[in-house]
Amino acid sequence: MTGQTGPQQAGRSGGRSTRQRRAVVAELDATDQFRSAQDIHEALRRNGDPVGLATVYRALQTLVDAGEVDIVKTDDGEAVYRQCNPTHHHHLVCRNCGNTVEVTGPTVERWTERVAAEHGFHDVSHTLELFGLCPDCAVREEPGAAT
Amino acid sequence: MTGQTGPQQAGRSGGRSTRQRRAVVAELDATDQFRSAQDIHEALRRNGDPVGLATVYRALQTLVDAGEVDIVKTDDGEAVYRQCNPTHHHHLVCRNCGNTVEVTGPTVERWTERVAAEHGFHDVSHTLELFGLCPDCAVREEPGAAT
DNA sequence: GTAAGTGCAAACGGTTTGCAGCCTC
DNA sequence: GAGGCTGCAAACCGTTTGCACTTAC
Repeated sequence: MTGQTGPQQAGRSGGRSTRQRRAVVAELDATDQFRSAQDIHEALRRNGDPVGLATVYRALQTLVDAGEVDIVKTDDGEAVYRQCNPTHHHHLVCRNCGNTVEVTGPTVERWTERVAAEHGFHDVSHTLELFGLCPDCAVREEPGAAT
Repeated sequence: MTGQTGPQQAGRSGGRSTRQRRAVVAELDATDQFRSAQDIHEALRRNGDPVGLATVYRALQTLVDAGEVDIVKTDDGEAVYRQCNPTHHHHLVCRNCGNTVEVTGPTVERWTERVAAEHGFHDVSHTLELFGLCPDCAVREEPGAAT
């Protein structure tokens, strides 16, 4: 052991506690925003903590699998990751600057359950994401806007 | 069948009225289900109405652009298309057999609008898809299920 | 010491694009 | 006749995988 953080918390992170794994977790921990694997990969390299792209993907996958990280597919087909929040919620994402607001929707949750039940569907999950222009970006778009 | 609907409705389909374009539209018209571009491409070839894959993608894109076709990205990152229904609605999709049920959610619509407004977001759109096991597939999965 | 983790690069799968020829208007 | 449309195949882009090496435990 070299003195890092200590190798005791390994069990929960869905795999061995390696420098790379920790780097990825740390990167996710550092922000509330959704990050793409490539984004994280680049940030890590810049941080002087280079980790292979494939390794980033594998670590992310492991974390998602372990339920520690949330994954959402953007409209571009890109996967973005974020430290998991224990409470189920959805996201209001600015399609211009990417700023994200967490929103919880008991209303929606109940609705989906009801609808699923009405149609006899079981084990139903749902994806719900809101995309729009945040206050800042909205004012910047307004002026020249038409239609 | 060569005397389909007639070549008069060209203007609305977002481009020139070619055999290929019509074939794609006809294929979409033939079903209520979501189809992938590749699926349509193959079906067309089997139908004796071969259309290039790229052409299928371009036609689909044009149709989506014209608001005649609905596009949804699956969890696999594949895009699936479907003739557009004038009324806004969401989908309850069986993750096993792909069977799709249309669901409308005034409740959800209102909720998204309210949430967006609360956060000052403008021009908000939302994606909401429900995935589960339809009644048929549910019974088939139940028996041996564990974990 | 052993098996999991890592890195590289090639493979992959869906989608897009360049370009020469065809066809609709 | 002109310009959009088509087809092929190669390019793309994000993601996954094979394999030999490294490293945590």
